Amino acid sequence: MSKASFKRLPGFRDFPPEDLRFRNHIFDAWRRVALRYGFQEYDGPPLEALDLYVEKSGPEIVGQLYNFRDKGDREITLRPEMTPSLARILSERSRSMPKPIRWFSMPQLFRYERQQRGRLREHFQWNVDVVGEDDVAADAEVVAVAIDGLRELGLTHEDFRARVSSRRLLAGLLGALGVTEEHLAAAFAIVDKLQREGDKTAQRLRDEAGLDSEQAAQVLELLVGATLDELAERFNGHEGVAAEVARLQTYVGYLQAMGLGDYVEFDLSVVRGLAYYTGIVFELFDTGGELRAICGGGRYDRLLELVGGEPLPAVGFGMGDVVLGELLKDHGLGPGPDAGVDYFIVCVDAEQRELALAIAHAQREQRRSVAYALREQGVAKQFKTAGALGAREVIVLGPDEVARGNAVVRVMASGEEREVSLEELR
RNA sequence: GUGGGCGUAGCUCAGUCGGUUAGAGCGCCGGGUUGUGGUCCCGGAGGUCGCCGGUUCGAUUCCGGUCGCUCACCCCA
Repeated sequence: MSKASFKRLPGFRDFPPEDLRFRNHIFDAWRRVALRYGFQEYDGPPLEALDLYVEKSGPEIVGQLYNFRDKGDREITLRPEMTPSLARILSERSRSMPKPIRWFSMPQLFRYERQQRGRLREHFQWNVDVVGEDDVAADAEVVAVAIDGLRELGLTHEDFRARVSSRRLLAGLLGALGVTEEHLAAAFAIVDKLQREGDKTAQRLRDEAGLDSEQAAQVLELLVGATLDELAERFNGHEGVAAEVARLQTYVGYLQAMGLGDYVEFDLSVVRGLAYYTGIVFELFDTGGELRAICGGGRYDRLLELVGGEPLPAVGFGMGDVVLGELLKDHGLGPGPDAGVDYFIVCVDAEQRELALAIAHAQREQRRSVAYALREQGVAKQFKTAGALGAREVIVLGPDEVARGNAVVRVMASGEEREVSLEELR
């Protein structure tokens, strides 16, 4: 093992066949669901200009980029997320496109970070976005896609939920409870950490967000317990808050109408780290609480304009294959057994080789999968190989039956054999 | 970037209280005579015990460093 002078880079994965099958199982489900919702697939380059991320995604992302200077003296980076690329691509062509734009992608993304559970330096992320529609139905549509992506893979509301909130609502509530404009960003960051450091939240709200003890207690109370109905009642005089509460109620109502109500929970502490979110945000998480978020997304109405495009409202999500893969494995959900080849051709001795090749190719022309030993081997050995390849049937070419113009066909599962005319096989 | 744990065959691991030929299971390869697999039986290949250095008569075993893996923190897709 020490001789392995060429090792995989840390945080990167190889995909030998069994792993690639698992990955494709996920990809296939993602693609089926997106197409089912009428989304079109797109892609972009894995390298982008560093500037695309520096001010658009928030400064926190930049320290973790896989970036370098190329031979043309350009500052570039492996893409850490897809949304800025989407915004860039659309900035060049959205004006001539019918709205709303419904696009999805499954890019490989990169970040320079130390790896840990559920987090590598590379992953594949399903991105689904609706651009050019500010109606809350677009928000509901997008989260429904995410939920159905997981359902398609066999997960149910026993296994995961969507936690939904709204940045606009949170900003309104914090404002109403005494957080000033200048403290808003700090307050967001504190709320974002509620799950992990709930005991410190009140203290931090006082120290870093300029609240007194009573205000901090009120904020905390809302964060942990408030339902949408309670907020609607308590803040019905606050036009900003009331409007956004109503919007969320409509959103939840739409998801209930789709039959996905069981999957949705209102949770004001969901903020999302990325700076560009503006409205409703959501996360999908496992009910066991074992893993980090499976998926995150939300509304980002300013991003396209920031990247220099047409000012268009947008909403979307990203779902990575790493955390999801762990969840699926924990639940024993996977692609099922490999299909194997249709036929394996056994030659009893070397005289049948050319006949075997003729039959093999004729069958392949008919879209059947066929394999055979690439060198002369005993019949027992050839059958072992056929078994290992999962062959459905074995075609045995021996001198006796070939002399009669036939071949023996053995059904591997049952062991049943019959003689078939060579003419039928080619 | 910080801290903890780990590092023995392809994989999962045992073992050596420091001593001279390092083991198991699975996997892989081969065989079980004359044309039939999955089970079974037999055999074989494969490890400088992660790497470098130190202590020692002697280290895979102790110590240090380093690299890698892993978990957590930071942060977050």
